[in-house]
Amino acid sequence: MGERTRFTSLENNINQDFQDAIDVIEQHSNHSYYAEYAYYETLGTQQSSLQCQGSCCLDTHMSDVPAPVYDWNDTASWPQVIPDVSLGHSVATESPHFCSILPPQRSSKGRKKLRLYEYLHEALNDPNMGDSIQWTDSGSGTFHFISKNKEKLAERWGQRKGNRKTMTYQKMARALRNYSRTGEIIKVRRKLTYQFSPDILHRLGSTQVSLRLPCHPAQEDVHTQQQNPSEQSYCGSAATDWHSWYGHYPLQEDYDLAATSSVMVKTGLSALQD
DNA sequence: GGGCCTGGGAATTTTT
DNA sequence: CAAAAATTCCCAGGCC
Repeated sequence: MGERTRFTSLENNINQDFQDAIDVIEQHSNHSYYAEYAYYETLGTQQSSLQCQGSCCLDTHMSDVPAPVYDWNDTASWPQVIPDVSLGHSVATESPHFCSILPPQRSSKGRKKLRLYEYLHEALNDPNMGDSIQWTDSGSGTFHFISKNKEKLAERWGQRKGNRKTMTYQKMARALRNYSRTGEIIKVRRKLTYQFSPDILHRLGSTQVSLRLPCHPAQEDVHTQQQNPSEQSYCGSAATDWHSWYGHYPLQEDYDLAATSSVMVKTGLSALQD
């Protein structure tokens, strides 16, 4: 225990130092976002997406670099310090020691920990994770786990969080269910399928949404265009079923609306508080 | 019947 | 240190 405690405080000290450095940087720049990204870039967490994030994240495509675009202002703050999953190996070459020293989730000075939905969103945009989790319909924010590898994803989530015990899909799904109370993620009436609230989707970076659905905000499109090329065997084989479950779920849109509005109310409130 | 999902209360841990 | 929030544990129910 003593060792663990000592290690933790060491982590905090290091973070503290970095945070102080960031603060200084931010004072010299109007672009606090950029400063943060510069910081993370230094850590070797992201590919060369820096310039994109800093200046033109809204109109850049997600072609090769699926770097998640977070709203650092509010929810997310700790990006992917551990690049094991989302990034190749090349990343850590610059400064691998940072990766090993820095905690996966420790925060300091008002930085929130990586949240599950942030991680999932990140995974969804990571081609390497395609065997574990995929967009069912990125436009509406629905996604599903791949039954075969869902435990692997959960495990990685647990590792990322630095949990003592290994995370399981069951536990992760429980956490996911809790999101439905707040409307951040709702369960969709289909095996292993969940849906981000539009608000969260937007916050996490709506690149995909705006790209995929440039001019079809109407929910009806979901019903007619569910066949997403990224869907694999599971959904492909159940294409008709997919249709029918939407049919059997007449409240889907109400559900969405309810979830959305509750989130919007909360968002508005927190915005006011800010 | 058994495995896989899902739901939710309770407990625990982390953050504020 | 306490309250609140987030996460994890655990068990029960449903479905295929």
